[in-house]
Amino acid sequence: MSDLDIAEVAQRAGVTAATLRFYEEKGLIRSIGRRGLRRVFGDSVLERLAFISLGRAAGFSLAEIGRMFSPGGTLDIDRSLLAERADELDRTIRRLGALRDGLRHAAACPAPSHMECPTFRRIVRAAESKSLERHIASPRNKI
Amino acid sequence: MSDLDIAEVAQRAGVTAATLRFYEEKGLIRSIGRRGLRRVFGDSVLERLAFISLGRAAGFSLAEIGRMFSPGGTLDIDRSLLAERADELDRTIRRLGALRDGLRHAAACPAPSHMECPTFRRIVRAAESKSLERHIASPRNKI
DNA sequence: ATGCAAACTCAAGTCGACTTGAGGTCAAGC
DNA sequence: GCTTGACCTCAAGTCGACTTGAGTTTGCAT
Repeated sequence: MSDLDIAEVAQRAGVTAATLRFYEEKGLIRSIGRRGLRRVFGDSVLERLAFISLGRAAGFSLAEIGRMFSPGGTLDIDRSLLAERADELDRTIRRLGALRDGLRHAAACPAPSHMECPTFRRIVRAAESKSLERHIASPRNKI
Repeated sequence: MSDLDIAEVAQRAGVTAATLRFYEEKGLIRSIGRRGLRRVFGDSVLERLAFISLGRAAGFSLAEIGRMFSPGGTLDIDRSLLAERADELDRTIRRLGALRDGLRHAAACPAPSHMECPTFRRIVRAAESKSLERHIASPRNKI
């Protein structure tokens, strides 16, 4: 198991040293020791950081990701949570797909102003109706 | 053209009155006048708000959306910007699709710990893209 | 042995998009 | 005419995820 200093971890994981300290403080990663006052990391931290990055991309907050590690430090994600997040992602994907089509249409549309294009207005209106739905749903939950 | 008071606009657009004042201050919407000191809105503000919501969902910031309106107030989006954003969205969609599949696999995977599953590890390693950030499924950004 | 880039700690700042609070005004119903 | 509640303004607070700054310490190359 090779020892890594913070700069090397930072460089290989694509984050700054400050971010690593921040993550450690939050309990997301751990250093295996110190050399003087300097942190020493094991290379498994890289996999862990990759996982954190993936989790963030999937829409989990750092707090949620933190909860995915059991006290021992091994990964232990609730499978139903994963399935739930996959479904959520799926809905997001579909919405973004419609949006992309709308943008593409608007980009090619010959109407002098976008609001004069019936297709564009339809897309805008469709977004509007969905926003009503969301307002009924739970208000507070961020990434 | 019916006159709307702030409460009605808020209710119909699914935002709070405070948000409407905030948007007005930022130049994203305008009231057509005042009745006493109270704002009066024309109903076209609803379409504009729907557009703003759509834009947010597509990953635009309020500042970017603001720039899409010409000084006169009409919508005037740079078409190449739209096409560019559509392409960006497309890349995001593909990446999120892979992520969703990964999550789905992990949810069904029989390995005792996810890190012991080769498929999961492959997904984790594959996650390196940075441009994903913009369209992450932040419920705040959702339509 | 010495110089210094790189670490360290802890506090505070930043950014976006709002929300909340304090204190004041006013149109409408009783 | 009076109360009340919806509005108003302006300032400050919040939230997440970092970043930045200030002041201090030290491992390592020369």
